[in-house]
Amino acid sequence: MAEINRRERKKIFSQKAIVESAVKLFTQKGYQETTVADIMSEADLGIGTFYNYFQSKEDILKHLLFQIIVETNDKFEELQKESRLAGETLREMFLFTAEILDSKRFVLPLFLSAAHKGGLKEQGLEPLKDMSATHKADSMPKKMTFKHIFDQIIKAGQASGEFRQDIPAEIITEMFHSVFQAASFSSIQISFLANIRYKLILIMDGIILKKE
Amino acid sequence: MAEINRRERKKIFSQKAIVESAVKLFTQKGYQETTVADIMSEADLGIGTFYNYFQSKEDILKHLLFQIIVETNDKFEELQKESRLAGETLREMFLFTAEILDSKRFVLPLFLSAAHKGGLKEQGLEPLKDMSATHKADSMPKKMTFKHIFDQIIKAGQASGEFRQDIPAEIITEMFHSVFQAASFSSIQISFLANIRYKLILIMDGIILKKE
Amino acid sequence: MAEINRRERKKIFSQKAIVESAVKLFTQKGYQETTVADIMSEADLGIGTFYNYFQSKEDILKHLLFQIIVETNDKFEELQKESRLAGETLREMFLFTAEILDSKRFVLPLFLSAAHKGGLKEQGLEPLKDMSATHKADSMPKKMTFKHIFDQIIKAGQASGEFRQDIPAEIITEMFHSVFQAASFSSIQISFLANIRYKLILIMDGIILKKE
Amino acid sequence: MAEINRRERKKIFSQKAIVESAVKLFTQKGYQETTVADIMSEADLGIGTFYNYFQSKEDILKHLLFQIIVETNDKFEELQKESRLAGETLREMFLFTAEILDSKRFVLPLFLSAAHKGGLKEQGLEPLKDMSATHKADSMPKKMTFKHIFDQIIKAGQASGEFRQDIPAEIITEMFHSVFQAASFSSIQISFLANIRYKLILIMDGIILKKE
DNA sequence: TATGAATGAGAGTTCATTCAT
DNA sequence: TATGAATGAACTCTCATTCAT
Repeated sequence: MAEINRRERKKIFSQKAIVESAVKLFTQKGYQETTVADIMSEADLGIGTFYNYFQSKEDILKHLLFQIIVETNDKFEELQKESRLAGETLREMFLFTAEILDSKRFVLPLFLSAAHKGGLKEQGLEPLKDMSATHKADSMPKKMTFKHIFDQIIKAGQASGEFRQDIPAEIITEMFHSVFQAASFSSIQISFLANIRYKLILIMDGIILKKE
Repeated sequence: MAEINRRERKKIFSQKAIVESAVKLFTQKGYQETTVADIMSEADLGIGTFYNYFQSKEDILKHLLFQIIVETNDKFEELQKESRLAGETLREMFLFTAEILDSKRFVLPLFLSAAHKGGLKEQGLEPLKDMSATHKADSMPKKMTFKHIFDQIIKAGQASGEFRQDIPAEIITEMFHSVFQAASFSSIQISFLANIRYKLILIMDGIILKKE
Repeated sequence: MAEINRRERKKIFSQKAIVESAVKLFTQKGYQETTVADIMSEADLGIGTFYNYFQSKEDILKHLLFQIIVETNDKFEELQKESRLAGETLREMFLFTAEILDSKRFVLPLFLSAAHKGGLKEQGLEPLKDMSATHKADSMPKKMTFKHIFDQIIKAGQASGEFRQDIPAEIITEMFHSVFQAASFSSIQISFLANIRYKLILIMDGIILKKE
Repeated sequence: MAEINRRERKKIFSQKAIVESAVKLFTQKGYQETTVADIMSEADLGIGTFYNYFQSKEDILKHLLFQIIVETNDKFEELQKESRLAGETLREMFLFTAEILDSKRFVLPLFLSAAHKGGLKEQGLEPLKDMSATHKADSMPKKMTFKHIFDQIIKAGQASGEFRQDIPAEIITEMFHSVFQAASFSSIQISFLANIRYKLILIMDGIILKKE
């Protein structure tokens, strides 16, 4: 039993090492420019070991994206339990997402570019086979992407008259989306979050209807 | 003399063919996915010929970016000759840039990713070694990037009291920047320019001070 | 004692499971295409366990071949106790071998290819190190390969005037040999054994001398 | 012109070197066991060069098989122009094929094994894109495999009453087929052709009906 | 004895770049 | 200037084997 646990722990440790190395290098050099050999060298493990945990180089990317989607969905569900103004929900959700992306800045451009060339179909996203969080899988059958979540919040705001209605919700969503990306690669000498906050003000001022 | 001209013309013709093929393929398949062989096959020229005009695959990318910068600078100079409100200049400049990018959507993400990983340092941007446009090089000593141009317009607007001053000009510039990118890869079923126009409204409404 | 027996039984059980899985998969997918992991997964045992019973992947192949040789030799001894015509013995032996190969079709091509490239020298054939059947090893000091057995039968037939003598026995043996192989990979829509039987008729008609 | 010819000659030379090295090594070590690196090292060319001539490792195999099929078909057409007894045609065709295979013994087992696991569909067989023998391609629209050729001869013999009719033609064809293979890997100390000739007698005696 | 995570050599393949013509 | 065959480093991925538990 203890034996099994020890091995199991080591296994989880290895996986964590691989994921962390991948995150580090993807962030530093980008996905394309990072080789599996790089990752495993950083993780101080043999190349072959990578394939004990992930089916391919693309697979680890899917895994990373999936993790973020799960976190985002959790937050969204939580926010929806409390009833607030759409503006507040939007603000909270936006800042929460910003925090996640702050630590994994490489994912968004990857996600975009992958989506663009069809390499990473949304259906392809799957959690790790049998590891951690399996029990959660049932309670959360349908994952929503960023787009779905933000679209929903904005449409609610438009329906309630909080937000302007002359601009399609999808367009507004896309603006939020692009803000993340731009901030990820910003060369301005302020923090990612400060950057994000300024833009949040700008967009909010652009979409909230002032009652006089 | 005529001979030289003929050769000269052929030279320019080949270069043009290469550049056009590159633009076409980069736009269709992306930079990474396009091989030098692809480009030269499309241009109906031998592979080796590529290296008579460009030092490397990356070099043609620099060239393309440089071209855009030149066009943008020309437009900016022209706009500045006419005196207008900053808001108008900003709007014109933005839409002009959008049009260029509409036809060369691949450049922006490349530019960003290159900028990010230091592969294409801003200093690295140089016109073609000794070819065409050499004479122009002198008359246009300092090229401004998108960032410089938009920064300058926005700062002018802030100075004149047209634009809000509580948000750094660089941040606003970055928002415009990101709008281009997002629109490039948008999956929303409207045209690039329509997409851009909606967002322009949104940002303008967010930054223009309303006098009451 | 009982403990030892239990362990012993488990040991034998595991080995049997491994061998059976190997036979199944080799037959289905071929030797090259079957991985050690495949075999052990089919046998529902850990990968490492394989190496408690066999020294290498090639080793299990040798083992399998050895088993067949043992069975064939047993049958041959039995047939020789009864005195018959060479033609009858040949026929019986041939059909017996066919039946074994029918269930283990993968062995023959492997045997041939191994023989060809010297990977499995005839001398290399050895029973399992120390396991099962060790006691038998002594009582059966010299194993005969297919070739030896068939050669012997045919030479006997030639000596007695039953078979034609203008063709070397080895050649005839080789024909029988090749019939097995061809039938293994036949694309003709009849059963392995039916296929074999037709060819048996043909060869027999070619070698039996008709007395008039 | 001379320039073009020189380069063209060099190209053909390289291809020949690659094909010959492949034939040599496939014969010596088998297809699976021969690496692309082996071939190119033997040919004294860079690894990458291989892929200028063949699309994949499997591709060169197809090429080799195709060559043999072409030669065999040519011979068959020629033989059919002269009218003979089926037995004679069969004999000639068999010996001709034997000679080809004698020099490329590795092909048959490869062909068989490939056919078996579906890796080398018959339709997949194609000549080299634009090289040698292109003009012939038109005059020989439909290639017949060994099987088709032998089947046809044997059926003709059965129809004319020359050959026994109680054994399906396909079975007889398969016997000839297997003779090639067995002789390829024979360990008997006689030549390939001598080996083949003995077996030819045996099969012929088995299938030709004796008139009394 | 049983385990399976770890290993790394080695496979096939790609492609930016060179250079002799 | 134009060419394209030649190149080989670098990539992703496989799998027989080892070894600590």
